[in-house]
Order: sequence, then structure tokens, then C-alpha cells
Amino acid sequence: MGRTAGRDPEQTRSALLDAAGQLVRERGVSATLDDVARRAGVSKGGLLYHFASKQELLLAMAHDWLERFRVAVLTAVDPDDDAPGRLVRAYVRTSIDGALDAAATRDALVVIAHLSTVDAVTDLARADALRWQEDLRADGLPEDVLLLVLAAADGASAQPVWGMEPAPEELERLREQLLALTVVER
Amino acid sequence: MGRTAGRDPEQTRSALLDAAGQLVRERGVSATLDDVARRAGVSKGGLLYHFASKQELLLAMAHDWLERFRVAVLTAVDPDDDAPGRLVRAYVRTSIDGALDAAATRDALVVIAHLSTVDAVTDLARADALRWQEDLRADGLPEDVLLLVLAAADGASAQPVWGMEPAPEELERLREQLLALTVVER
DNA sequence: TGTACATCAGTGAACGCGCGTTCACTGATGTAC
DNA sequence: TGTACATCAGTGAACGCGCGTTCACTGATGTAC
Repeated sequence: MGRTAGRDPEQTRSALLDAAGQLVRERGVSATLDDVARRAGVSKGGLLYHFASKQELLLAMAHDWLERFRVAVLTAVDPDDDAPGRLVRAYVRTSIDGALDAAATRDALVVIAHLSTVDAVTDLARADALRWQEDLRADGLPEDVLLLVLAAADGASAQPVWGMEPAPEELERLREQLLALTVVER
Repeated sequence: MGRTAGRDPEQTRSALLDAAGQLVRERGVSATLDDVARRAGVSKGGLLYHFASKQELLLAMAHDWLERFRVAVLTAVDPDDDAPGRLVRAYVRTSIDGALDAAATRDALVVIAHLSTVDAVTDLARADALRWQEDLRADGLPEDVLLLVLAAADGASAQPVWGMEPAPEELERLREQLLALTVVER
């Protein structure tokens, strides 16, 4: 058989990335190409057509996740907010709301942690982290506030990685605390 | 050949755990039993004598790391400090000093993140996290302070997992901020 | 204090299978004329 | 508007090897008498 009718290649590719994301979250990077392919409704050979090796697939996944987080934060920027710290506030909201609905963004961190086994992914993640650092530093907050707030936001979304599951009310209170910290010097 | 002269079995066992720790930090859980054994100066069969399967080895490692962190925190409790929050302060010092000297404790989190691929390890980690939550809650600090300080401490030590390497001065300033937050209501 | 015996702490070769990668082949889609 | 041809987007079988596990065997250590 050749091309499966009714799906364009771009859709197949993103179905593969989605399936890979789910499986890496469930089983880590030792998830099988065969499983990923099957879950995306394609043969193993078909997967390899889109991503020439497993490493290439994992790298594309990492890129995809990091990009999604960035887009989520930028979307969360309040257009009416033009005070210093607007990007940091969006970052806090995205991190903690992600942790709250227990799906998309929180999982992203678990996936990234698993992917960080792969050298090429580590490099990509480091570059991304550097870019965040620059952007967030340019946001106009005093450095001490920035440090504390970012560490806490990262900590809240990272805790599930090692088994700590903060309760929703706690996360909401933490979010409000962190947001308040970013506006003290207005 | 039989027993290698000059090393008692307990030393062999902990040499294996050390070697496994190094290799998992470097390559994740896909590190090879053969490599672990070789680095500990023992054959693959010898490793399997101490840990009947790879899963058993990884589980023992996780147990070992969690235990070390716990001991480090308890050791860091200031004997002259009998105010509420003494355990939290020790936790903060241990987390951030670990992140500072870039060795033992910071790596522990990277290792735990990698190990969290293994189901049995996730269960262990969850149980450990629960124990921490109880102990830390019993430490007498108002809940909001506790949430903020712990999230920030965890965040600081977790950031290296996804490529963010905080500078030493920053970590020191963060530590001082967090410690100050735990004594405001004295 | 030596000797016999059981157990401990390993060795190293072999096995087997899961899984990433290769490969020959194919039906659908797009383009030129 | 049909036809020929190239390319795209796959299929599915086979390969091969890395690696976890098993196994038969062995030298050192501990214990009983």
C-alpha cells in the first residue's frame, strides 16, 4: 500500500509527534518506535519516513514542546498590562495553570525531563533556557524578585516529576502570592 | 575466579550504587549493566549477584539517593535553632547548597528525574514526597510561607534538569531571601 | 590447630529477544505536454 | 482533457546487534569438630 487516503502528510507528522509525546510521558524515552507509529495509525516504516531516526524524532518532540510552552506564555500576556513584569506574570500564570489542569504544560516538564537523557535535546533545552533568561531579565523587575518568583514557578511545575503533587488550592494561592510579588514596587 | 580479595561485599555493593549513580546521571536509565559493573570493577554477573535485575538496581539507587538527601537535610538542622521553621531552613540550605557545589544533591534531582521513568521508582518517590510534606508541614510555619519557600527551593535545584544553570551568586541571594522569609513572624 | 564442608561472592560465556534501521516495493498525488 | 512520468508517502518483511538474564563453574571465607 502507498499513501493512506484522507490525511495529508503534515497531519501525519503532527499525529506522530502527539503520539510520541503521550508515550514518552507514559514510558520515558524507551518508548518504542513501533508503539509510537501504531498509536499514530501508521507503520514503523512510515514513521521513519518522517523522522529518519529515533533521535531525530525525540529532538523534534523537544522542539515542539518548548515551542508550545513559549507560545502559551506569550498568549498569556495580558494586553492591558504594560507595567514591568508583564512577561514574568504570564510565565507564572502559564506554569501554574499548566500544573493546575494537570495536562498540557505540566506534562511538558515531565517529558522534557525524560528527553533530557538525549544529548542533542539537552543542548536544545539549554539554548531555550538562555533565551528565556534574556527575555525575562529584560522585563524590568528587580533581580531579587525575578529570582524568587521564577524559581518558585519552576518548582511548582517541576514537583510532579519526583512524585510531589501539590493540591489545586495550594497552587492557586501560590500563583496569587507570586503575582503579588511582581507588583510590589509599582 | 571467585571472590576478589581485599574488598568486602558491602563495599562492592556500594561501589555498584555509586557507579550506577554516575552513569545514570550521564546517560539516563539506558546506561548499561555492563558499564555499571565495569566502572565498579566487577563483572556483569557480579552485579547481578547483588541486584537480581536492572529494575532492582534502579530501585535501590533511588532509595539510596532519597535517603542521602534526607540525611543531608537532617544534618543541616541548626542545633541552636529551636524556632518554628527550623526543618524548612535546613531543607532550603541543603537544596541550594547542593545546587551550589554542583555535585551531590543537585545531581540527585537529575538522577531522580531520570529514574522517574521506572514505575516502581515513581511509587517510592511519591511515598518519600508525602513524608516530606508531613514533616515540613509539622514545622510550624504559616502555610503560605511554606508553599512559596518550598516551591522556590525545589525550583532552584530542579532548573538544571532542563538546561537552566543558575549562577552561584544568584543562588546565594535566593537562599538568603528564602531563609529571611521563614523568620518574618518571629 | 588442622581438616572437611557449606556458603558466599563472584567470573565469563552463551542465549535470546526486543527494537532501531534498512530495503525492496507500491499506490496516490502532482506536473508537463 | 487524457496520458506519461516523476515524486511523495507510505507498507511490511527481514536483518542484526546491543543488552538483560541465565547458567555452570570457582576461589575465598566462615563454621563445626
